[in-house]
Amino acid sequence: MAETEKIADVLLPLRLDHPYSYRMEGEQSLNAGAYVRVPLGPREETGVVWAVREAAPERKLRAIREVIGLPPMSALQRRFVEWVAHYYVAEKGQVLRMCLRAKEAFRPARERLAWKASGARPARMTPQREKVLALAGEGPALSAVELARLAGVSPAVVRGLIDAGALSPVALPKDAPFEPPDVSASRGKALSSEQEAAAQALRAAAARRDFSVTLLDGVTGSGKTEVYFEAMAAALAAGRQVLLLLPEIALTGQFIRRVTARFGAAPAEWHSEMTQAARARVFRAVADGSAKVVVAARSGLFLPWRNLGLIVVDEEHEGAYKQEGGVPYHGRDMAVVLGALGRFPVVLSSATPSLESMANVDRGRYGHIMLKQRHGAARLPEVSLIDLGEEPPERGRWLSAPLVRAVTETLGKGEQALLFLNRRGYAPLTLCRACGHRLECPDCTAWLVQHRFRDVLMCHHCGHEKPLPETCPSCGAAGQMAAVGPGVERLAEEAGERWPDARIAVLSSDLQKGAALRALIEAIGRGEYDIVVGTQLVAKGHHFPRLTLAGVVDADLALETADPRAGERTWQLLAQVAGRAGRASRPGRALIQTWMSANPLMKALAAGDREGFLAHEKRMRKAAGMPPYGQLAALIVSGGDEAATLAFCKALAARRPLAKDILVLGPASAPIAMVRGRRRFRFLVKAPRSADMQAYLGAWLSGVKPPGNIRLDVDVDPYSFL
DNA sequence: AGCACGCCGACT
DNA sequence: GTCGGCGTGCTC
Repeated sequence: MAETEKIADVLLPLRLDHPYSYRMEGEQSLNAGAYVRVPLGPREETGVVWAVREAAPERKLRAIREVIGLPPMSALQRRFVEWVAHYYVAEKGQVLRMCLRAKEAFRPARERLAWKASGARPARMTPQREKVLALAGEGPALSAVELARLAGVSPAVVRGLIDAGALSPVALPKDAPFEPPDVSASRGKALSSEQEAAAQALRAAAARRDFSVTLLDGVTGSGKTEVYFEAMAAALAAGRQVLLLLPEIALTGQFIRRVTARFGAAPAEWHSEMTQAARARVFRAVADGSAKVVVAARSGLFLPWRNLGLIVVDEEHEGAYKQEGGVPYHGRDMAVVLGALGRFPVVLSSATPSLESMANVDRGRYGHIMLKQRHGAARLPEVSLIDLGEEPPERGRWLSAPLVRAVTETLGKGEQALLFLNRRGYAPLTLCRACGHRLECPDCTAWLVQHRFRDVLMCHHCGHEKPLPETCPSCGAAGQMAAVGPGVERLAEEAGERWPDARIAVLSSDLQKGAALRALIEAIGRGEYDIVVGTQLVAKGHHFPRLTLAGVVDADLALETADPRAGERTWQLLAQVAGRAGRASRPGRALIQTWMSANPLMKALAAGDREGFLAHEKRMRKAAGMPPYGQLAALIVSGGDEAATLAFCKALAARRPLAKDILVLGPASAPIAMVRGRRRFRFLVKAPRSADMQAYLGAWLSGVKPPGNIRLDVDVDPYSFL
């Protein structure tokens, strides 16, 4: 009889699709889901046990080093990992990696020590030691680092006092716990009857404890947030955890305060700017179920939920939910998948719902709740078009006469104006007036964007930077380099010239980040600026009560791409920007500069005809078989050597399986033909909704290994068409 | 993802 | 002659 041994198949957070097998030592009792440390080559990795089995040893297996003392990964989360990997044609290990982002959580929580004066006086006394002992004698115990910092002395002084026995240790709790939320209805704001009816429907869905998706669809300022807060309260009252997804968590101080006010306790936050220690704290609290409300970026879907009972996806139409790079998953879509697997409701909220969600409403798969009234006295802004053909700005200027007049009027009333231009930097192009030479990125097919505030030329695709040359690098002419076209910085310059007394804020992701950005947004909210010049950052749900005019400087920008969603994106962006105006009691208006005032999209926008726009867009997409009425996947092939890359593309094209209703377009040169010195080609796979895209891609790509440094990236449901 | 091993430029 | 650049490949 063959000897058998206990084997654990462990999935590792690497580009591997299958678990590796490890030997379980006799005393190890562990089940699927356990987090373990295993040897891997010369190092150690954290992985998750995917299966446990008993078998004859096929070869000499290495042993599991350690079982980590955390609640095991749930069967739900493991199924979710497999589902995401299958759908996006990615390795399971890559998806698992997204579940293990809180490195520190897998180490035993570090003992944190604080220090109190012990009463013992050190043999030798110094002024520095006096200060530290005074601090340590009063108030709460502080860590050695904090003591040193507050006393204004070096940590060595504290160390010396500890060694001398003048300070005694106090153990601090390993993780500060999250306050439980207060779900009583009385904490919520008074709801209008329309809001109350919507809240009732969502509460009912939350109480059913079954999968459902509801699209909460209401104009900006209609109070969607208060409505879904009530759904959250219902899920929390039933003892379950709630995940609130936001597209851009890092700049939401205002929003977190609203959540805190409603539930009487700060929610746990989860996003990429957090420190490892903060991540570990949230990870552990989500895993043990003590964190009840988590406000998160899309990656919050991969937290180790113990008892998740509701996901709310705010601003569900936002493109930022689509991850680019790594496993390119869509946060909104995967929220729906997690709800379906875990049998709980999902709420999608937006003022400008995605066509994907609207199509699911039409199919009867999603519920649809509309909020039509703006809250309180606020009215929707009046939107009008400015035809740039009829009202051209002066040479070297970008604001037309009607927009200038409107800004002047707004400032005269002591109100705020927004000038929106979705383009960072000073000018998108710099060229030589003498010879026409354009400054391009050496490694990408792209112009170098001039940034004046930071005084550099910059490639927005690879980050390449260099100083602005005095002389033309091509013909040597001096002082002939000219900035062409506007970016927000140049627009701010024009605004400064036109309104010299106005306080102007420039809001752009490359100028401020994190805390500085949040501070600026709040200062704008308090009315400390008169004119806000901003990129799409400003469109994202901030509340600026004094803002009554939204001016869109170039509405046509987003339409000029090959993206099948360009029209929809433009609609959403412009509607969101327009919605910034007049959110409090003062009426707002939006002025939209365009060269295409006859375009159906622009006309619908001016007429406030959302249904007309959606109907038009749906017809176009249906006719073209584009999402959401068809499926798309993109294959991006890139390599350092153009000929070799193209040869690989040809070989790939030759081996694609024939399927009657699946169309493969390409290989074509990608719109940005070169990025970081790598030549890029792309295939587009187009299939009807009924087709099995994953099976097709699997049949095509299984066993394909790109040679040399060529890379093949698969993007299912692409949102970027660069 | 690490961290090795493996082939071509500037140095003691 | 070697040191070391990082490009490719493996890890149960």
